[in-house]
Amino acid sequence: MSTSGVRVRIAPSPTGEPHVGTAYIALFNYLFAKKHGGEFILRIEDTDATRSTREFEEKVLDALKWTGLTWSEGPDVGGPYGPYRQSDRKDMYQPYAQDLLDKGHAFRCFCTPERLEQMREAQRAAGKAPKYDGHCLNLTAEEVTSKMAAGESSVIRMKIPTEGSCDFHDGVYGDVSIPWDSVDMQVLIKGDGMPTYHMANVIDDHLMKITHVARGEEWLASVPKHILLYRYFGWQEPVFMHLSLMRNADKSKLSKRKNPTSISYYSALGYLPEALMNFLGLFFVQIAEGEELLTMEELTEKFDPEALSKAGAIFDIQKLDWLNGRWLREKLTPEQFLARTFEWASENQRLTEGLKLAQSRVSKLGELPNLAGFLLANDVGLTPASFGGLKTSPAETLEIINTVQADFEKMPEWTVESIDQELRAVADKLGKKLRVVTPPLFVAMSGSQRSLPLFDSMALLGRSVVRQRLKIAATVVASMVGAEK
RNA sequence: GCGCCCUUCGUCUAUCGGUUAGGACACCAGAUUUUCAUUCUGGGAAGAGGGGUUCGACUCCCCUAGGGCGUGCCA
Repeated sequence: MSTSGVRVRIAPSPTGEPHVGTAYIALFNYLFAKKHGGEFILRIEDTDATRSTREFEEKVLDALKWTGLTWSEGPDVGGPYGPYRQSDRKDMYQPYAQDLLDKGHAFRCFCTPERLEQMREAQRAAGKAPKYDGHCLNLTAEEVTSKMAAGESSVIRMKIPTEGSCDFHDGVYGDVSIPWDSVDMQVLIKGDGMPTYHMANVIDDHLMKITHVARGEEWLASVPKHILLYRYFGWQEPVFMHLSLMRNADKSKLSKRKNPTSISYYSALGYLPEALMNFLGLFFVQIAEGEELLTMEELTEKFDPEALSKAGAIFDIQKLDWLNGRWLREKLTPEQFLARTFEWASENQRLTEGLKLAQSRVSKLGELPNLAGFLLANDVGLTPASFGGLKTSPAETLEIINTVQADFEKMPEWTVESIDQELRAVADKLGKKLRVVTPPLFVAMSGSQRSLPLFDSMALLGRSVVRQRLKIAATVVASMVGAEK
């Protein structure tokens, strides 16, 4: 139970594979709560109805549970300030929006997306920052009523002061001053009646009595909007802490195109959650020589939110590998090691399902490791020779892999059926037979042309592992194409 | 374009006006190990550039460069 009144939250959006960046922010919040004897809660921010899915929500929950972090309130465990899923709170936001409208802090905007697009285009062309031009700012009550009566779609935007600046203190950035002039008249309620992040976030944080908001640095520029909302409502604002983002090797924001960013990728490959948390936690602690191997308790003890770097750190997989190795070797008893191994191998039924698929293809059980081992391996050892036996030329093989890779990213669902459909569509698109398209993919997934059924294997491997293997395959095949010339 | 932010070995970092600029990962070499891995020992490797301030700058200030984030009816 909370003894300090400190309440923090992690608020992921279920719009994709659970991201290690989410685990990173979650860990910070968790440690912050532990350090202060506060509560750590989970809230699902699914106000983007077009991109949020229950499938991803479930995966995010599973991934966060896997990390070992525990929350005292959330959509799965309930709590006194629920519901903890924003789509379930949709009706709660309306009165607040109306209140803002009534007090003149917000206004209805009937501008079409097309008009806004043109407006921004023009502003950009003129070298100015794109910003809402106030077109609907001074509509009379009569105009609004008649437009609404006519069935025109509208959104609610917040009003922003025209001069001065928003000054606030950030736990990481220190004193920050952002001129109101640079803040846009943010949409609060969208055309579909859902609140935007800014609206829902402020209201929920207040209603859920959140005292400290720790999130990624990409939100820093939005703080004035949030503070203004707290003021409009007459609420006490929380303490803000904006954490630097983790980066790809090229320093850009950590993205799945350049790195495996999915938490499930790391669990699938046999990283221990303790090691991942240890690795991420190292960004939040100051350690002495030889102290890098830390348990959650030790991290909590050494946790120091005052000493954070504003520079984004590159996600160094080699260091994670080293830490994971140490956890495996030094922190586990032989019994625990065995137990964890079996637990890992049976994750998502991949072994049992894989073995069933293998049954019709073996004459001896000893063939199983070669046949199904790729389901567990973290590296299938692809070399140009792996693709040598294919009927397709390296250039064709590359085209197939690249097309599949791109189209997989657009798939809303990841099931045997959807993969099946997708690959048939790719074959059509390329004007090739399905049996021409699949062999390169067999090799990319398993390192061999003799393996388990492709669609099932891909489904079992999961999106993030498939993505990574296709990426490696593309690199290998690209080198063959280059060598041919 | 505009706004904000960042910049010490390849990577993560220590230093907070006076250090041979320390450690860790990675890399290389040697030792141990039936092999390999582990472990141990050693090695190379850094203050983006230019101006100030100061007796003295990695450390404070300015400029430049490079990089990041933001600039959505996405979060």
